[in-house]
Amino acid sequence: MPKIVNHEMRREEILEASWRVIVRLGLDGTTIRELAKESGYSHGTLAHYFKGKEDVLASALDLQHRRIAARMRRHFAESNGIEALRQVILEALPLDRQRLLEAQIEMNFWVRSMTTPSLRERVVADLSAFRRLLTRAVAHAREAGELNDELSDEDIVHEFMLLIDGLSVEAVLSEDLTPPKRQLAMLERLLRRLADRLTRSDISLDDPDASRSRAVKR
Amino acid sequence: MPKIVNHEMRREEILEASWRVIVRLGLDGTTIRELAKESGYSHGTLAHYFKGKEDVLASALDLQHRRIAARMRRHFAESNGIEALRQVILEALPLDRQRLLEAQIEMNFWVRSMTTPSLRERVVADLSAFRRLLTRAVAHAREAGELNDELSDEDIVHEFMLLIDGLSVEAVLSEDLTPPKRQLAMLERLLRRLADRLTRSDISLDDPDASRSRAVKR
Amino acid sequence: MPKIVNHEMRREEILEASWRVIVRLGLDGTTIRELAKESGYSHGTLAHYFKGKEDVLASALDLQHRRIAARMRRHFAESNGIEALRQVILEALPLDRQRLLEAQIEMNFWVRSMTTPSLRERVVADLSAFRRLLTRAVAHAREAGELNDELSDEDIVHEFMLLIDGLSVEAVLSEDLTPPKRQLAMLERLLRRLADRLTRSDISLDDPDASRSRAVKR
Amino acid sequence: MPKIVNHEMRREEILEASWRVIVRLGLDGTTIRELAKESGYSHGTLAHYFKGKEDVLASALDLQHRRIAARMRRHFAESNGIEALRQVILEALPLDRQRLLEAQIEMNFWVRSMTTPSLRERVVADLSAFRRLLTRAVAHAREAGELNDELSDEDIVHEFMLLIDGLSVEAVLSEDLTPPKRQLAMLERLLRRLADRLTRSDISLDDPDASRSRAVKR
DNA sequence: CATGAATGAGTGTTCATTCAT
DNA sequence: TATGAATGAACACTCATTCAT
Repeated sequence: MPKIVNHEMRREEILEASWRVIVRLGLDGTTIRELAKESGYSHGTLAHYFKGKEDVLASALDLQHRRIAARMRRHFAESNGIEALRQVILEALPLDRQRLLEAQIEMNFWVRSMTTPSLRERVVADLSAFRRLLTRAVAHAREAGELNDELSDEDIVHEFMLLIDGLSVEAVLSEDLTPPKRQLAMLERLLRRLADRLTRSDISLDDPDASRSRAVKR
Repeated sequence: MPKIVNHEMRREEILEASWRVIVRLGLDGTTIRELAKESGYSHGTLAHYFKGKEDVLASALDLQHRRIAARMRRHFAESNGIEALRQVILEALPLDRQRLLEAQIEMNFWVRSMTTPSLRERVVADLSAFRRLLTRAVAHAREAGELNDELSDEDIVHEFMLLIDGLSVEAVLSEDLTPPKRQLAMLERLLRRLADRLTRSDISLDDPDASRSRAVKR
Repeated sequence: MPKIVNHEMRREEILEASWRVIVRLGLDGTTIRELAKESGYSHGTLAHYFKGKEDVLASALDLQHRRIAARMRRHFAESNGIEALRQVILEALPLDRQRLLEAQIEMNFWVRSMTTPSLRERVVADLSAFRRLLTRAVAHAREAGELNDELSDEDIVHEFMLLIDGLSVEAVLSEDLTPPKRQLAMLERLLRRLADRLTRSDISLDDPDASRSRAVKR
Repeated sequence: MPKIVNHEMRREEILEASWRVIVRLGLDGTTIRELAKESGYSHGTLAHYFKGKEDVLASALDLQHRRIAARMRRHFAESNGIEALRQVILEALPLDRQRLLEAQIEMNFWVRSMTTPSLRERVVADLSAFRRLLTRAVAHAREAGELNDELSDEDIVHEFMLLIDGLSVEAVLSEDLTPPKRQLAMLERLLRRLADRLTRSDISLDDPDASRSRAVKR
């Protein structure tokens, strides 16, 4: 039983190392030997924990998605309405080192998924899951009366997706293109547009500083 | 006299073949031998026209950017104001097979540019050029009095970039996610927002069908 | 008829260019394309003058040997006895740029001849020819009474061969190892040893400056 | 525990195989695949022990020099004066299969060092080391009063170098040119010249048979 | 479990050669 | 005659994977 825990811990340790390698060398530059070096294990040892290179990479993506989803669910549990929505989006924007790294890894897999059907399935499935979560967050905000009627829930989700994907692409291409502050401003602009012309009840929009403080200088 | 070939034409022929290979196999799955097979020449022949693999790939990106820029410049010459702006954006959206292919290629290079400094330079430079062109288009529309004051020119350009990059990502991940019709609708919604509350003179927004007709079924 | 002359001139022009390439890049680094570049002709043109790469190289060695032999024969015609002998040896020592270059080329072919039987035949044959010429020079000096009886003619030839080959090796390994002055001193020491305890008649040994003057600073 | 191999032994095993390949095919004909075949390992395995082809070749030269130096140092420890000097020279002459092979390898590297600066450095450095060893041997013989005053120590070293390099060249060009017996005779003649007109004490010159017996028929 | 030795397929590249113009 | 386009073999090297210890 403790061995199982150890086994899983070892796997995650290796997968976190693989994130660093993927960002540094790219998905194709990522070799078993480099993974071994970065994780501190011999390349033969990796074979004990993963079926092969593809298994490592797929697991690395999977772990990343589970980690991000966990963060988002935590916000879901701690916040409500449009604030929960904001927190979820914030987790998906490349606002600091960690989230930029996630965007870089994500994009690596997006590209690889173009030519790897099995990976494509997983990527599309995880994307759908994220959209469902986003849809749920929007629905909650809608139910709380914090969204105006300009856009449908589906359109709102789509606007968020474009914001996230667009800003991720920009951050990956050049970190200086859209700094965290501007990312936050764009998110707030979008949120304001969705909540515009609502009654006073929409307090969260008047004081977004708490959330902004999460943005760490990189 | 030796056999006379149009060196530049041959190069473009090979580069167009390389586009197909890149989309089919990915940038890393693209081998010299596959390029040779697709272009119909032996792999040794490619050495006559390119310094090496990297040269082929960089040239393939370059040709794509020059082709797209030419299309955009043509619209710039034929249209005015917000209509020119619309046409430019339309060229950048993955609305048909060709433009989807371009988006796929583009994204392959975005990812590779993360780990290849020389490529990064080129990608960022070309991206800047596109933003400048977009900025010019926005300025023209502004001068024509076709844009309202809700957003600054810079913000408008950014909104377009997010639309383009976001829709490109979605199209690459799954063609069915956001079909051409929906892409067009989202573009028109954005254009309407930018031109909203303007006087009647803004005729181009009342009849966007001409442009929509460009969207080819894929 | 004039075409024949032109043909032969063209060949020699190319072969002289090949000498430079061989020294610069080594016999294996010498490519047809480099030969074409150095000679100023296209690589396709070389095929008109030579059967292939091996033919160019073999011809380059042949031309060098014919050129050196011609120089030696000229000295043979102009000098007598031990002075002729001295002049022949001087032609074979790496005393200036040109003769160093010859030594470098020679050594390249020596090594290649180890593994190329056809080349080995030629190299050994030319070496034999040189030894015969040297033997004749020694015989003449002997007949002129300018050599003592310490060593047989054959031994004398061998001593000269060791001097030439040894100094050639040293010059090729490091130009500074045995500068021209020292080479000349060693030759004169050897000559003095061969002529030692002879009567006054051996005038040439008293005034070797004329020959030394041929040594050009490199 | 993985299969345990003596890394250094394996390296030497491969390097010894590389000697054979170099002599058989020449330094440029020596391919990784041929090295693999000759050593009995796959070409991929060589990568475990060497960085690349150049590393194999440089190491092959290095091992040869270390082996030869070890043999010479052994003679140095076991003999004195002119006899030690003789033994050192004997190790450097192409008197049997092994030492001929060494001369062939050496000459291959001499030629390659012309165009490979890093190799040139090594070759010149090792040559200097050999000259220093020779100089020490001469000095010892001088101190033992076994050398006459005709030549300075430096000149004596140079004479030996010419003998070694000259005979090596001849042996490489054609094995029959100067058979072992003649090589020995030439060495003894040189030694006699250096020790001539000395008192009776110079016994080693009276009985050189012991050393001659080392010459193995090839 | 853990190691690293061993393998061979596949890569980009170079090159001598052939051949149509 | 002169050119350079075209070819495919051979090269060094990298790598994921297997397996004996």
